[in-house]
Amino acid sequence: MARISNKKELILESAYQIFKEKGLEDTRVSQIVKKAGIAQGTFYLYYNSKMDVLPDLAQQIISNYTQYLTEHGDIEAGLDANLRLAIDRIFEVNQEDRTIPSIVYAGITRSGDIDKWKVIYRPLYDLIADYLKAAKANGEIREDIHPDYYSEFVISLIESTARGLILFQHSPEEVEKYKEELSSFILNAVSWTPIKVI
Amino acid sequence: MARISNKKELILESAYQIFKEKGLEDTRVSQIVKKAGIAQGTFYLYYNSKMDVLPDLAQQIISNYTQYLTEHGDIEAGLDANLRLAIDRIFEVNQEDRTIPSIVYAGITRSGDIDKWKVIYRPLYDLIADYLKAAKANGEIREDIHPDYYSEFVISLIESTARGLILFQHSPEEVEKYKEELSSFILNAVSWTPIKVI
Amino acid sequence: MARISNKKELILESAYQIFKEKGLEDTRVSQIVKKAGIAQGTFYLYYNSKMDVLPDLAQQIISNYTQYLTEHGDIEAGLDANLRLAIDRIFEVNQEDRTIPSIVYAGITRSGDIDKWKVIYRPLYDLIADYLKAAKANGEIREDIHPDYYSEFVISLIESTARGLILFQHSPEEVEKYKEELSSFILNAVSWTPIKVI
Amino acid sequence: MARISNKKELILESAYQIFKEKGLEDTRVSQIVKKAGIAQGTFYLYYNSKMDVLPDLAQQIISNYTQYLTEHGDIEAGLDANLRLAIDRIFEVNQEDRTIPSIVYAGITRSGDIDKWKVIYRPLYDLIADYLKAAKANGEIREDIHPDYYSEFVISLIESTARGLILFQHSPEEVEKYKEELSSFILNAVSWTPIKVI
DNA sequence: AATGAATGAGGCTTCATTCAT
DNA sequence: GATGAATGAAGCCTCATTCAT
Repeated sequence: MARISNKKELILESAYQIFKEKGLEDTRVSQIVKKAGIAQGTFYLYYNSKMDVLPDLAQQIISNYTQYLTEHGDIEAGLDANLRLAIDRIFEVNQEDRTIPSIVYAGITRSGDIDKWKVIYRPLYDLIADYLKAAKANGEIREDIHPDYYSEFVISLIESTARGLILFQHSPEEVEKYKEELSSFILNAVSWTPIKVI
Repeated sequence: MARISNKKELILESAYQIFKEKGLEDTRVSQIVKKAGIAQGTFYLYYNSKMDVLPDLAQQIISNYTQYLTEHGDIEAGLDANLRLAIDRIFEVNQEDRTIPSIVYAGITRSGDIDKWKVIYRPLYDLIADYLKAAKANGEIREDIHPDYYSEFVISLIESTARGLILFQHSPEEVEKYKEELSSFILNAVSWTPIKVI
Repeated sequence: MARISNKKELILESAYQIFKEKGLEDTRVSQIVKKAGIAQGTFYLYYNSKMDVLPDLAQQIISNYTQYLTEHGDIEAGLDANLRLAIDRIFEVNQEDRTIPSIVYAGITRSGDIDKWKVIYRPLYDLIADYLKAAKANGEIREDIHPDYYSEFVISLIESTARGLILFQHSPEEVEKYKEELSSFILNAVSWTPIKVI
Repeated sequence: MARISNKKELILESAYQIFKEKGLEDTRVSQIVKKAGIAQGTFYLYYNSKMDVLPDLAQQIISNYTQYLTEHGDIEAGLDANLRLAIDRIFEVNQEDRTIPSIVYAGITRSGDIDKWKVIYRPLYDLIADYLKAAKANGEIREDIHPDYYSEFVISLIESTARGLILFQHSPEEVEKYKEELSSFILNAVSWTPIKVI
C-alpha cells in the first residue's frame, strides 16, 4: 500500500528539488523525471503537468507549519509565545528556500479546486484561531476579536512579510527587527492594552 | 516627450489588456503586438519577453494606488477614514482584475533590480507612514508604534487579504465583512484602546 | 544493431540529399525531416542543428575515399597507378557533388573534437603513406621522403585542386589536363628522377 | 574621391574584426555597423549582405600575399628562398587569424562572379609562376614543368597545409617541421634532382 | 548620403504528451 | 505499472531589410 505512492513520493521530492534549484518557470518535466530516476511517461501516471504537482507541494508546506506548531507550540504558553513560534518558523522556512512563496502562491492560484485550498489552510487557521480563543478565554486578549478572521490575517501577514523580506534581501539584523515589529503589530491588534515594543 | 516611448506605451497598455483577459501564462507575445497594432519584432525592441513587461506593469499598479490615495485621501480626515479608503481601493482594484496580484507578485519576483522595487513601493509606504505619523501627532494612535514598519505591514496585509478573497471567491457580503474586520484589526494594532467592530 | 541508430541514418541520408540539392545555407531542418519522414523534434534527438550533422557526413565522405581506394587500389600496381586512382576518385566525387568541399570543410571546422578529425583522416593518410612506403621499398621513389608528411600533402593537394576546379568551372578537357599535371607534380616530388609529362 | 569609400573602408575593417571575433556564421550586420559607428541602413548602401563583404575581404588577403612577396621577395634569390618566404608568410597570416581560411573559402564560394576570383588569385599565381620561370631559365629547376599549373598547386598546397595545421592545432615545433617538409616536397616536385631535407 | 526605428517572415527549438512495447 | 523514443504543435525571436526623415 505504501509502495503504491512510492513513485509519487519520488516525483514530489524531485520536483521540489528542481523547483528550488531552477525556479518554477525554468523547471522541466524531463529534469524532474531525470532526478527521480523514472521514465518520462511515468510522471504522467501521477500528474498531468509540472504545475499539477504544485498543489501537493504547497499542501506539504502548509501542513508542515501546522505540524511544527502543533508539536512545538504550547497553548498554555500564551499567545505571544505561540505567535513568536509561528513567526520564527515561517520566516525560517521561507529564508531557507526562496521559492516557497512562489510554490504556495502558484499552487493556490492554479488549483482548480479552490475548496481544496481552504482545506489545506484550514488546520493552520484553526490552530491560530485556537490560540486566539484560548487567549480570549484567559483574558490575555480582547473579547471582541473574531478569531476566524484574525487568524487569517495573522497568517497572511506573517507569510507576506517573510516573503517581502526575502525579496528585498534584508540583513539578518533587519529581519530580527521586522520580527519584533511584526510580533508587536499583531499582539497590539488583539490586546486589551498596548504592548510595548522591546 | 511622450512620443519617445510611444510604442512602449502601446505595448504596456496592450500587454495589460491581454494579461487581464488570458492570464499570465496563456498570454502570447503575438497577441500583445496584434492588439498594439505593431510588428512582432518591435516588441523585442523594448522588452525581452512577455514576462519582462511585468515589472513595468506592476509599477503602474502600485503607483496608481499612491496616486489615488493622494488625490482622494485627506490627512485631516483621520487614520480610520484614510485606511478605509486604502482598503476599499485595493480591494476594488483587485476585484476588478484578478490577475493583478500575479502581475505584482511576478513583477517583483522577476525584476532583476530589487532596489527598483523598494523605490516603487516607497511612495505608498511613505503615504501610509504619513497617515500614521499624523495620527500619532494628534493622539489618535499610540506613540510607540513605528510608522516605517507598520506601514509595510498595513499594505502587505491589505494586499494579501484582497488577493485571498479573490482566490477563495467570497461573496460580496463576505468581502464587506472582511473589510470591516481587516480595518478593525489594523486600527486595533495601532490604537490606544480597542476599537469596537461596528 | 543497425536498428539502434535507424533514425540517425535516415537523418544523415536525408540531410546529405538536401545539402546537395540546396546547399549548406539554404537547407532547412524542416526539409531534412520531411525527406526523412520523421518528426521535427526527432531531429533534435540526434543533432543540435543542421550544421551539427556535417561532421558525421564528412566522416562518411572521407571514409568512402579510403574504402574505395582499399577496394580498387593495388599496392603492387605501383605508386603512379594508385595515385592516379586517388586523383580520379576524389575529382569524380567532387565533380558529382559540388557541396562536398563545403561539407568536409565546414565539418572539420565545426567539429568541437579536433582529434576526431585526425582519426577520420588517419586511415586515408595511412593508405597513401603505405603506397609511398611500398614505392620506397621497391626503389620506385626516393628514400629520403617522409611518407607521413607527404601523404598529407598529397591528399590536401588533390582535394584543394579538385575543389578549385569546381569553383572555377573548368571544362572537362581542362580538368583532364589538371589531373595530368597534378599527377606529375606529385610524382616528381617523390621520384628519383623527373617524370616527363606526357 | 578618397572620401567616397570612407564608409566602405569602415565597414570592411569592422566586418573583418567581427568575423575574426565571432566567426562567419555568428556575425551580425548589427554588430558590424555598431563597431563601425554607422547606421544600420548605411551598410546596405555598400553591401547587400554580410556575406557580400567576404569577396572584398578575401581579395585584400590574397592581394596582401602578393604585395608582401613582391616587396620582400627577390627573384634573384632563387626559388627556394622565395618559396620559403611564401610559406612563412602564408603560415604566419593563417596562424594569426584562424578565420582567414573560412573568409577566403566562403568568399570564393559565394562570389557570384567566379571570374573575379581568377583575377584576384591571378597576380599571386603569376608571381609564383615568375619564380618558376626564372628558376627554369637559370637551370635551377626542370625545363618540362608548367609554371601556370604548378604555381596553382604550390599556392593551394601551402594554403591548405597552413589551414590544416591550424585546425589540428599542432605545436610550433611541428609547424616548423611541416614547413621544412612542405618546402622540400615542392622543391622536389620541380627540381632536376632530389633535394635533401635538412 | 546617412539614419535607425520599425518591420514581419519564417526558421528554430522546445517540451508536454503519447503509446507501443 | 513502467518505459522512453518519438511526436509535432506552436510560440519565440531573430535579423536582414526597408524607408520616411
